[in-house]
Amino acid sequence: MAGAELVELAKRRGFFFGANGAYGGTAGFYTFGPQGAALKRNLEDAWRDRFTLQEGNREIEAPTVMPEAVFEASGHLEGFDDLLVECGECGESHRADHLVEDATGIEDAEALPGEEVEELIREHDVACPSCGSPLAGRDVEDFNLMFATDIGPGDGQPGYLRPETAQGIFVEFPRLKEYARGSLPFGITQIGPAYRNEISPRGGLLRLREFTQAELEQFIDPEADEPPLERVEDVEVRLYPATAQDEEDGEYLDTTVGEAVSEGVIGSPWVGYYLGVAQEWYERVGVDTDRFRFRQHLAGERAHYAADCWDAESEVDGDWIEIAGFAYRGDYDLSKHDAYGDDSFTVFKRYDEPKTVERATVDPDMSVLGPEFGGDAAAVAEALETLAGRDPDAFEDETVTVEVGEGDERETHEIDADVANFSIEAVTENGEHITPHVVEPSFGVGRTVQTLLAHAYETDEVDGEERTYLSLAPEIAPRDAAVFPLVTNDEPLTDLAGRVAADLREAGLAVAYDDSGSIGRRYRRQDEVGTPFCVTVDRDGIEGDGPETVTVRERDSAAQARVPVADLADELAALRTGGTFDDLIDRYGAVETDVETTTEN
RNA sequence: GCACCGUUGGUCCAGUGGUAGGACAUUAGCUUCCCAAGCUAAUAGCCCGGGUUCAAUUCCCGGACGGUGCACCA
Repeated sequence: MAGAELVELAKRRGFFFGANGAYGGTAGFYTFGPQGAALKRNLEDAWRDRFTLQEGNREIEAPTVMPEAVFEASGHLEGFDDLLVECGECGESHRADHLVEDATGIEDAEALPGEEVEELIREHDVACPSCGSPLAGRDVEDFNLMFATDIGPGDGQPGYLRPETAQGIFVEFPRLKEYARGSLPFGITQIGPAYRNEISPRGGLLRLREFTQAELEQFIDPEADEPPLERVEDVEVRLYPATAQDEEDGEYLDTTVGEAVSEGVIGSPWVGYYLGVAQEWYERVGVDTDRFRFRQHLAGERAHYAADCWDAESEVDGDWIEIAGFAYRGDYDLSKHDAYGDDSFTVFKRYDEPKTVERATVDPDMSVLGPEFGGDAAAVAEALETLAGRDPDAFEDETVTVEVGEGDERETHEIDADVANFSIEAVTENGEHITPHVVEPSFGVGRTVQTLLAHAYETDEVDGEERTYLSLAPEIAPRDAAVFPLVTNDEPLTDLAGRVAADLREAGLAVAYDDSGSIGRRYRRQDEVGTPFCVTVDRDGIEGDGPETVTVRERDSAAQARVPVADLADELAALRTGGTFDDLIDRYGAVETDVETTTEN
């Protein structure tokens, strides 16, 4: 349990803190300090490496402000809109639309305007579910979780800050499919901020009004495309299926991705594939697998379009928090934009062999229909065409009967079959337009940062003194290394230390230089921000005829190796990308120290 | 958004109707050849607005922010 201590450390050492403190602070907004910003960037780079580069996907960057029409199509305008009513007696807030639905049997009261819901509450004498007092006469407040703004001067055009990064990908699909040369499957990623005007932001980075998402939209042909499941079939995962959650003493299912998919625990192979990829990635960036699981959504919490949905959850401070979601979204998103937007959100799927199909067509003689039906002629022609597709037999008689117009205007007409020019043609079809399905792994970056810090937070004793350190993965740690002169009143040491730091920076490493206070203090400073390696320049390294050497200290064990200055940059780079410190000691030799670490827990 | 509690140097806390003190941290110097040592000095604070009062960091009201519970979390 390190909650309060971690928050204090995050503030003191520059990981993150509440934003706009000089103006009283703003709930739901956090600033990442120097350490936190570096950590977050490293995490995003690791995500980009795995989910964009390794998968052969492509990353885009769409605007954060989008026009209202986008969210009409996506459903956010309605779905993100809550109608709240507050009880005057006990002060409880309730979803007004839900209360009305329960009282009246109306479905989808959410879509009704606030005044109408107020009216319905009055008519049906809806009472507060908490205390039973009547709610009639109370204001129904309209609360939309999206931040609204105006695009352009004056009244402009209404726009919203995107509540998820995904829409930026879906909206641009017509062009993105061109870049994929019209072929499925392909994946588009995006890392960026999203905004939700949360009623009550809480818990540090856990529920913010501005937060960073890393999302992949994998577009597939549901009938043809299969994921490379063999790559992750042996990956071990801890699953928490819906059935287990329903049981009193439901247990985790420790299995492999391959098993879970073949046994149908995970419904979609694509979702299974990405759970496996994610599991490996989470281990790589330093999530404690004992405090990690994939939890299946219960039927009730699943969005209506999602056939199967799993969350990655991590345990932070005793609570399980959602850090990623994996949803099979079907064709929901693209179909909606196809219907609402101007462009085509389908791809052309070529058949293996062109198909020849017989198609009934008509070619009405408009020089007859025009004089006869006047303004209705076009409608009649269209009706004939529809009829030909539906019931070709109707054209076998001498006359054909069609209906045109709506409601009271509806009229029945009889037309000579000759005029319709009915025929059955053989048509060659090379393929069809299909709406791709979408598999969406969606990661919360801030929540992952919080998880990594919580899981990396350790205390032990070094030389009998208590120590706090962050056991961050070298790839993720804000800094790659720190460089110190062992003592500060020895000019050759400070000179070399300064030179070493400059060389390492030139080699592309993020390096801190520190010559303030005792050596132990400097080690502890770096331990607390998770710097994996500390380079110390000492007398032994510059005396004698051999090449200059320095000691490299590993954070968690406090063990040291003596490494030539000339090799240092390469060795540190290797350690960052998966090299082990034991290997370094094997090759260069350890430095004997009396320092001992204990690990509590 | 409601209820309760809280807000004092960078951090964690003490305290007061007459504007504040500690610890740690930080900075400078000395010391120091491997793990928050020591010595000297320095920097730095009462969340914001209104009210009561001769006087408010302190009391009262409101707000902001934070914690907890409820509600909310497509």
